[in-house]
Amino acid sequence: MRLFARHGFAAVSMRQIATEVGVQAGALYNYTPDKQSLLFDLMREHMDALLDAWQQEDPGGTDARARLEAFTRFHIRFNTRRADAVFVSYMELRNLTGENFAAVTELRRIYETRLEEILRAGQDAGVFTLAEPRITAMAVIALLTGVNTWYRDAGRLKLDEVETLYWDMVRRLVGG
Amino acid sequence: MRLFARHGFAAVSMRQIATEVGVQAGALYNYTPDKQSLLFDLMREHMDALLDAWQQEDPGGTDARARLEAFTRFHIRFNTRRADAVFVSYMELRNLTGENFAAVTELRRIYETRLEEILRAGQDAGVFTLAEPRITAMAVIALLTGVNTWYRDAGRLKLDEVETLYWDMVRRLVGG
DNA sequence: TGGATAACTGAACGGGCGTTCAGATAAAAG
DNA sequence: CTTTTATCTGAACGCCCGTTCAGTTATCCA
Repeated sequence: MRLFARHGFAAVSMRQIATEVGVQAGALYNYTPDKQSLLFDLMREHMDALLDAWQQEDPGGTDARARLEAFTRFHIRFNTRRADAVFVSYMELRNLTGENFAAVTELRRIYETRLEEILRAGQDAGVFTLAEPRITAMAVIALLTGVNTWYRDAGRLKLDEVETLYWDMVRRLVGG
Repeated sequence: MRLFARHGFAAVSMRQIATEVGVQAGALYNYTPDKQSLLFDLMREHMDALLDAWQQEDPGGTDARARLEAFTRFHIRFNTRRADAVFVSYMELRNLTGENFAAVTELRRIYETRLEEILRAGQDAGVFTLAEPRITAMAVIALLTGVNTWYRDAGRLKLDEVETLYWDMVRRLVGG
């Protein structure tokens, strides 16, 4: 994943990957049928981990504001700790074959829907004001994922502080 | 640019590019010293065009709200019409050599600063409420660029409507 | 300990890569 | 029309690619 994130899928050879893990290229084929499957497995595992982790952290219940705050903090925390996987899962979609692409895209759609449902619930409860729940969901995800472009562990702001800043923005964005 | 966006820089060969424009691979070297320079030139031209276009559209003046709305609408319009260039300019940064990377990154920084200055002006004028102008600028840009992931010309919403939806979100985001 | 199974090596395969360049061709200039 | 200049072709260079596989080495189980 690190190699793919750093150089791009097409630019990384099976020989480089093999060197990284201390074997010859041929040995990799005991673990993956081909290079494309290796990429797909990495991406699917990342998306599965994302969905599972959110299922663990979602407080559920009827307090849409609390759930949205939890989502905001969760997304930032999860994605900054797996920057390589996030980058690859977004950028190398084009290197997947038709059905592999569809599978990963579907998992992404499900994740977006998790957020969308929180927004709809909040809207129904009268705590959020928003015109288009689906679009707002994608807007919020784009906003939050953007943290990855600048956040560094050694930077001025602790992750906690970043989460709070972004929660402020998200809260206002949804009219809550 | 289309080929790079669709398949990735490393996955596109000089022979493919040559075929696309109707010559043999060798002829390309009358126009670029090497493949890397070709990528760099495309990216730098895109960033230059972005900065120039905003300079044309920036209403200037002291009305920070009007300038921010203009920025929001401009960014969405410009980026959706050049989706390939936006994608490549973000994603293929890693394929640039040190100094080429620095040059493109600097142009991006300048663009972010244009927005940051609008936010600071609005903050000083008391029309915006935000804790971190720089971070808010990057958050807004990430939010707006996210339109590219889902917007299609043939979709349900006209670009005008999308601009209005996002301007609503941005306005609330900055406490305006 | 011995036999089976899993893991790995090292070489090979056909093929595509970026780039170069002598020679052919087209366009421009005088 | 002739000469000069700009473009382009087509072949070649050395190199690296993903993948396969016979043979070797390590691990596991009875």
